[in-house]
Amino acid sequence: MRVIAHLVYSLSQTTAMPRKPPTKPRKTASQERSRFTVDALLQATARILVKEGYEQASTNRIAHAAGVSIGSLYQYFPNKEAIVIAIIDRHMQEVIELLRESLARVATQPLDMAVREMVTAMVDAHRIDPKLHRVLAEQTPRMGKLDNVEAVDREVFSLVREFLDARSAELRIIDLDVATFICVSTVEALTHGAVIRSPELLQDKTTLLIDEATRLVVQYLRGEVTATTVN
Amino acid sequence: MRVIAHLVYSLSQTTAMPRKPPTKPRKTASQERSRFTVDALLQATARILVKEGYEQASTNRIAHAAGVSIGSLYQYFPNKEAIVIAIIDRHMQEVIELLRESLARVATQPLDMAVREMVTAMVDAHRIDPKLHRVLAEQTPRMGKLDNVEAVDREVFSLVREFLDARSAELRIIDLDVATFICVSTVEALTHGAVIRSPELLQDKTTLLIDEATRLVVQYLRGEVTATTVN
Amino acid sequence: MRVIAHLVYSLSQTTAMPRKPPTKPRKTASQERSRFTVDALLQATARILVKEGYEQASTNRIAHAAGVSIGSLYQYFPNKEAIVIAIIDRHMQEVIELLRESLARVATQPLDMAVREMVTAMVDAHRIDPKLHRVLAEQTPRMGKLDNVEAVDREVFSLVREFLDARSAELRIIDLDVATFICVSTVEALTHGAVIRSPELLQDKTTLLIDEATRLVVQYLRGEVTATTVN
Amino acid sequence: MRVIAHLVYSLSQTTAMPRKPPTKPRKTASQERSRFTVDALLQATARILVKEGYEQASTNRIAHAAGVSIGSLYQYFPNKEAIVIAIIDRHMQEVIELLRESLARVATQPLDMAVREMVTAMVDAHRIDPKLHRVLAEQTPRMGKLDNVEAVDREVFSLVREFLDARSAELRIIDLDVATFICVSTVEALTHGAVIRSPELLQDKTTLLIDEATRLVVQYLRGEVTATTVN
DNA sequence: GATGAATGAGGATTCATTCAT
DNA sequence: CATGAATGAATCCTCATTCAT
Repeated sequence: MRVIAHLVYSLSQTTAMPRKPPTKPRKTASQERSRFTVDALLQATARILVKEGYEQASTNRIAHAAGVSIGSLYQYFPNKEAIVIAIIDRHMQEVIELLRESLARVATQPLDMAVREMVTAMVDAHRIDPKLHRVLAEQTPRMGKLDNVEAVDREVFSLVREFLDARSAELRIIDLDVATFICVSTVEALTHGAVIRSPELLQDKTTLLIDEATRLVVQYLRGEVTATTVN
Repeated sequence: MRVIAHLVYSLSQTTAMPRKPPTKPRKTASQERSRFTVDALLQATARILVKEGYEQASTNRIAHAAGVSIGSLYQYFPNKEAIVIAIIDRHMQEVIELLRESLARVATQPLDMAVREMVTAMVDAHRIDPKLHRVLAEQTPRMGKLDNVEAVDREVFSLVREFLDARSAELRIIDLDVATFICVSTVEALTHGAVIRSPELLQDKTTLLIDEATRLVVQYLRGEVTATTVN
Repeated sequence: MRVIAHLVYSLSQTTAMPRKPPTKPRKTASQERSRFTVDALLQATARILVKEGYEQASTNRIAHAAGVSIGSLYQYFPNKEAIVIAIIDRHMQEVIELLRESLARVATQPLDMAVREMVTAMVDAHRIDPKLHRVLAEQTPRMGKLDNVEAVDREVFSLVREFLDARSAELRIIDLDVATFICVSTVEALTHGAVIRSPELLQDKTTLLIDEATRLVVQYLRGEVTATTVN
Repeated sequence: MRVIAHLVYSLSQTTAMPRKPPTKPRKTASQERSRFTVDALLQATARILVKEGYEQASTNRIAHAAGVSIGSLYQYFPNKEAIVIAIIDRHMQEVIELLRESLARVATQPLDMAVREMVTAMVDAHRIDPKLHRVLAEQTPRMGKLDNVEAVDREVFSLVREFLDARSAELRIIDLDVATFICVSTVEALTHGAVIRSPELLQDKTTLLIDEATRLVVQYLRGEVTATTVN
């Protein structure tokens, strides 16, 4: 559900961006030591990103914080961007896992219960590491097409789309693509917004937020009565 | 309506940010020539931002593109950030103008008409200069608290909040702050999202988008029938 | 008495310095307004020099502080250095005045009284505006040959030299040039040093300082008894 | 013996100075290559300082003259000032070494021999690299408190002070602090002045200068006969 | 593989000075 | 004469990246 990308979609096509160098990690870090080094680098990067912001995260600083030489950093990542992308990927992995489970769990439940569950899952997803999430969300739009991010977005979209499809009987809706877009965007905006201006909403009023978001979506999808009034 | 800021709110408090130098324009360009120079700089910046992205917008490049010496740039802006802020401010000015008018026009209309009008205004606001809008939206979170942006956000919030207040009789809602937050976030997310992945949605299906967004909000606010089902 | 220059003497010959542009004020500021403008500029410069240091004293800042346009500044001074030189000259004028009087007053007095008087004059000279004095003293060596400063130095030298000449009967000394050099350097060093690390010495122990400096010089000049022991 | 600082003492407290960035070398150049680079930088700096003056010593110029990239310069020095400070430190090291030896050698000798020895040491100290010495002396006051310089000054002061203490029986003096101040200042001024206006005094008349300076100090310290006359 | 010294293009910014109005 | 907008060479410094050891 947009989860992170938010703004990223057609970005790289529109904004002219110079040739991007490759961004896949160089080696698969199969060996013991390698894996350790890569982990240290990723953790250090995340730490700096969260505590000091993107501007402070220079490759030298990262290598130093990871207790690794700058040379080693470039052994495993072709350039700076690749590190951040690796972190984004990692974060997205956790997020998508969480959402998949939720969607699966919900397949057979009644609409309102199902929506509520999904909204809750979104909130949880944003709670995994809110600070990191924010920094990444800020950075994401600036790094061109991110396959992984788009993939997650697409997967979320089609999971929800399938879900709605299976229940089209219950729904007032005609254009399922638009409906999916609206649901996903809406829930993402609310949960993301909530994370951004922590703690008030996410801590105290979480339940209220979930209630309202659920009502918003469910009523929109059913849309019985008031349907005549609108338009 | 978040309009641009999206992520910006409590950002600067959480992420450790070193002392910010001042970002107010240096002179207010009273004379003829000055005004011209400043305009050239702002236009050049916008142009570069849109066509090449933020990273490419170095002060030297901007000055050059504006046909102005680098010295002149610094005569009017204390640092690079100040230029971008000036552009954001300018853009926000246009946006808020548009929204204010719309909100005023709508005060006496029935709820659904009013909401539709506001949604339309939001879409128009995002259409003023979509490409610039996107670049600015990407940059905004990274520049600390922007008084102007926050001011606009706050104004939008309270305008909507007042609007809802005046019609609380028609609404199912209890917590008007939460309702306002949800309406604003939602509409912003949809229109922003639509702008971002132009042209499909904003060109062809604009009406559909507006219809659906309006329905989403109106049903949420009224919330009669299905209210019992949800929760 | 070195007064300010201290280090400046053969400087410009040894250290290669690029061509110096002229440094005389451009016009004699005969008219009413001119004089006023020049004064404002000099005062502003002195003020900034004292309160903010040399680095902060940019021409624009000076003009602004003087309430004068930058253009006007260049109407009266051909370049930045000329302003500082003007200030040095002005300061030197006050200093040399003071010293001349003192030397004149002293011509007929007995050696020890005379020396004491001269030392006192030196202390007074350094007290005219100690803070400005220090900044100027720091800057002086970096500005090439300063005619005025050298002139003052030379005048002090010859005044003292004459003084000693007139009393050579009383003195043990052979090489009067060396003796003059030693007296002038010594007294200058002590008073200058005292000014630099005000207030302790110049405020509280002024008398002590004067006593000791006087004794130092007088004994050196007379040099009766111990003469045999030394060498 | 002030050696270099001359004006530096309470400087930074009085003149308003903005926050100073750190000036300690960044790495301690452990490896072979590093050491070489640092040396090249220091030598190049000294060379430029001597031949072209401080203003010409830009970091780029220094790096270029050292046959090193500008990046390497900043690998070892956090900013321009740090390089100059490193050179000052290095110079001070040589100076203090020389003075320490001399003072040690002299402990048991008769006063006049001892003073002469110390004066000679001072002259030698100023002869180590007179041109560099002068440039550094000019620059020193403008760089805020320099720990190393102050340390040397303080050490010289206390060495002399101890020396006088040990011989207080021979001396007329009461306040040893003042006496130390006077001796150090005086000898420093004479030797420094001599260096500044090389060659005449330091080359030809060195012996004469030493003789006279010695006499000046010794008579001041003993001060028997004429004591009654003065004051 | 690991290290870290070296690189240098490029960026932000300043400031003395000029000159059209 | 005064103004202040404009200039741009020059400065300090950063940081992603390479490569010899």
